[in-house]
Amino acid sequence: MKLKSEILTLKDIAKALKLSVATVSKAVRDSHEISDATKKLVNDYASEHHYRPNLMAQMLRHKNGRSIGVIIGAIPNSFFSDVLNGMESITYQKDYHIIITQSLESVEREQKNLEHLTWRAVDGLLVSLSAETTSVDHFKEVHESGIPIVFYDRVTDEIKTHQIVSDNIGGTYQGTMHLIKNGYTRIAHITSSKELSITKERLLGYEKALKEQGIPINPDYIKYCKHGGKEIGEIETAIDDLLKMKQRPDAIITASDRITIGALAILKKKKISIPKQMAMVGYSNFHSPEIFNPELTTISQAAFEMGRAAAELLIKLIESKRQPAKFEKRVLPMELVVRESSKGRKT
Amino acid sequence: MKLKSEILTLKDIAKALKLSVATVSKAVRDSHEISDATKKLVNDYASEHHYRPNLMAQMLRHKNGRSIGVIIGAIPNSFFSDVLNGMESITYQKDYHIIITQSLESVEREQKNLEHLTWRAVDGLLVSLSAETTSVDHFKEVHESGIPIVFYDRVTDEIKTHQIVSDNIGGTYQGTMHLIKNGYTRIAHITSSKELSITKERLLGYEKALKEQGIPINPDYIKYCKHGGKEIGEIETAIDDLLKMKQRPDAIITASDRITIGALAILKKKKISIPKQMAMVGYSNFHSPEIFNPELTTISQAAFEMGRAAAELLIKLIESKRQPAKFEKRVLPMELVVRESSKGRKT
DNA sequence: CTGAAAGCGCTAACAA
DNA sequence: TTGTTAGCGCTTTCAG
Repeated sequence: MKLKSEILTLKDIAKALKLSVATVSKAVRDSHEISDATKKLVNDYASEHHYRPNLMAQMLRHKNGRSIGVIIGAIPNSFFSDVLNGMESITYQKDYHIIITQSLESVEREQKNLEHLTWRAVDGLLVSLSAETTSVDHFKEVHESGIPIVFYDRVTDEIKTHQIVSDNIGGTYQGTMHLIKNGYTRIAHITSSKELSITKERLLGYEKALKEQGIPINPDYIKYCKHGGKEIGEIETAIDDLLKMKQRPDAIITASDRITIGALAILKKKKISIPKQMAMVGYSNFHSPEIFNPELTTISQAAFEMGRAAAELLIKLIESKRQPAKFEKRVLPMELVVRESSKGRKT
Repeated sequence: MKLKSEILTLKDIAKALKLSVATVSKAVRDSHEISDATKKLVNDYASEHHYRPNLMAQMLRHKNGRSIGVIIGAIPNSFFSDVLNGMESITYQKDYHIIITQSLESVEREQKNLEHLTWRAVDGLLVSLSAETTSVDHFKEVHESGIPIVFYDRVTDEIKTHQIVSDNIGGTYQGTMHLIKNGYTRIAHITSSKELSITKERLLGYEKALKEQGIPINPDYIKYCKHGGKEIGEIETAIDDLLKMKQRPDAIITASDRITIGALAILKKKKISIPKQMAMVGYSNFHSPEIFNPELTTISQAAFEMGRAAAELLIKLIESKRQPAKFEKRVLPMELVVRESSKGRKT
């Protein structure tokens, strides 16, 4: 039975081997200025006694804790959990660890998290803006203080750094085109808060498709959820409004996991049959949308890849001394998977 | 624009105020041996200049990093992400942070994670065993070395500590009874690996219900997935076997999120209609099972609460000097929600 | 009430 | 090639 107190330090090894602490330190780190004989001696002893360098002491010296702060919307959300998983796949192998905080779409929490993370002295930040965030000053401040940041998914151009995003324009464009091709013309769009980068881009794709097909854009068909659908009421109101219109839409494109699920549940409750009375295409990263009722046509993001890429770029930023010549804006492809919920009217 | 180098240390404050570092240290920590005047002086200066104690230095002294290591099955899993969320709700307010590692149902990864976490010098561990874990010696070792552990969901009795579990027996019992009451008698059970505590308990509930109702237990109706359904093939084989039987089951109870989803997808692929040809009751923590096809009758765990409770107990363990008189085994209620997939034959 | 000094475990500059 | 020394930022005796 090993006790905590048995944990070995360099000093212990030095004493046992009648060497200096410095020598031992260099030996375990395989420094060139140590003879092979001594190295072997030290390392044998070290591994035999399960020596593990004290992380905190190392941190204290290096001011580098091999830790990364992450801000996500919410953990129980299939998109974010995939992103997280992607990040973890990189940090796991690079021996970093991630400290996860949830914004829950609130600026307030976002700010608190940021404080917490900087206090924790993270080496870098991976952030996706909350739906309620309008100013990014708090991020500017920490960024200027020298902590590298990589933004993913919901990004801002106000801070000069890497960004990983999905092809939001393309995603909604594809989805909208698909609906149009299938005979739908009164297409509504229920989306997140106006300020978000993804909202703007997704809207752009929607408008682009309509324009291309000569369909007028009806602003009343575009519904924003200020809190990103956090409150189910937002979604319900949006749908109610749409349903009440004289020119009731015949299809909806929803712009996030949460809104998609919410909308589906509400339509079901209202006994609106899909796609007969209302076709649906939803942004979603569910793992098994085929077991939905009805099977949902989805636009899905390369979430895992997004997490991977963001973590990779951030670690590069952390480990390189100088700023890179220029920052990258990586755009990941969206995937439209056609299923039953958008079945053509005529087909 | 603040630079990283501008970060204040006690020494800086001491110099600026012409005090000793020790005095300043005590002042910021509100020690009784410092005069109010000096305290005010120091604290005013400190807050004005945004002084933040260096965490790593504090850790180095205290050997307490206010961090908790978590081992979960997988992040993108609705049960675990809810658990995580519950943990986070506690650690967030108590100013701990969690380091999340995924076992992905592999012992190997579980062991690696454990190493990583102890190296990170976490103050405690929150663990759910992987489906492949048969021996818990690796946990014993770290537990005996003095690191407190709380097990949740998939637990072991071999280590004397707190446990938070669901009422697994009751859950499957309820589910099975429900099926029997609805006219199903040939009920199969597709479950995880034999060794897991939850597997055993869930099986117990299943058997108890059958016995009570005088229905013989058919061992061929019980299918294990050694890897917890990680490989879809496991589930497919199980279902194939069941379907091939002369006495083909008329209902299935699945024992985890993953297996439930997998089974649903496979049955759908095979065009087995639910509940007509096969009724289904599934363990699941999906957030919106009502939008499934068909709506799924679920047995769901109090996942968030489980995370909360586990984190709470662990922190208590960490912060109390002595071992508690006795360890708690907290059992959380399961909830059976009846939906379409188990609709009665006669009704 | 305040301060000097030692030390947590490790690294790095410099000497030997 | 090895050892000495100083110090990262903080806390904690122990003197003053």
